[in-house]
Amino acid sequence: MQISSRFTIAIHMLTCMETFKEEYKITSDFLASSINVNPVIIRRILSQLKDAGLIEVKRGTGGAAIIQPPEKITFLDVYRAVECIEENTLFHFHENPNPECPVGRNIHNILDDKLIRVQEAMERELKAITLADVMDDLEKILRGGQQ
Amino acid sequence: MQISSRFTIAIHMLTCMETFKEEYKITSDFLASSINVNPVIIRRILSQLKDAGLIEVKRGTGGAAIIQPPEKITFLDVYRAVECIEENTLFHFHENPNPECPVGRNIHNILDDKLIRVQEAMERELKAITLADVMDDLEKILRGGQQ
DNA sequence: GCAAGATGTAATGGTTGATATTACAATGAT
DNA sequence: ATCATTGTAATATCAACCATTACATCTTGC
Repeated sequence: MQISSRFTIAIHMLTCMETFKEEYKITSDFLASSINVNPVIIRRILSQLKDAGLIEVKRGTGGAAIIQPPEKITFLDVYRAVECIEENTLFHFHENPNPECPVGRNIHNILDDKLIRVQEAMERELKAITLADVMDDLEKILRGGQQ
Repeated sequence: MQISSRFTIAIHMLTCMETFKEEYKITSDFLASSINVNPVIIRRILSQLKDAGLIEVKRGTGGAAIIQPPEKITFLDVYRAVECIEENTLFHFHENPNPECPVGRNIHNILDDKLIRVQEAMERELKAITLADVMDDLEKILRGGQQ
């Protein structure tokens, strides 16, 4: 199973918010047209990013904006905001190993710390990448006139 | 989304194969009863582990056995054997960003290398854990008489 | 006030992948 | 030949993702 596209959509959204904050009002329709998904999907992710304290969204008048410096918004923040993983565990464990088998009754204990190590390695790397890194790359491309 | 339980099931299977290789014939029914899932699920995973060159399975007479030393079977080997991730990418990207938007037409390029870094961090850790580590822990527990 | 433009959210449906289960042909040892 | 077993197809259930429609709610501007 893959990590859902909500994550890359959320990064895309934040990048748009930062890029166009001076030029446009950032509505869910605006974001939806850059990302090419339904505006309701966008609004749900906006809610999750808001709940995580990364952005604010104005009701009535409309418009979303980032309320953290881009250097402080890590991929891990975004991942945790939108990926509703059960009890925060990356790996799905088979539920009912046989307690009458020496392997069955111990496998969970034995694997738990190892799987957590793997998950932490992944989260450490997610934490090392920020929205500012994305903005830097984007500006390089745009200034370079490549695209 | 979580990584499917096929992975932990596969580790459980290999651990059983190694643990009981002298005492029992390792059939899909035998494994299914330790793991508590349907034998057909087990057989499909046996096939995947066989295709990956980690085990052999005897037809007719029945019985599965590991054909690599446990120190050489890494969690990454098992992960790759059973997790049929599309094009080997952990993250699912939204497919059709708007090419007329400066962000939309560049986001894929910008994110690709960053997401690969995350995936590689995870795979590096998976590679550092072997079936021998699991066996060591299991033997410690069983010899210690704790369980 | 109230119209206009947004957001928040519920309800519904299609699609995909995971897992369970039944069934049965093919295999190989005895 | 029998029998236990594997390999695999077919089918069903279930959960999660994503799309979409609909509408109540909110704010601003007139």
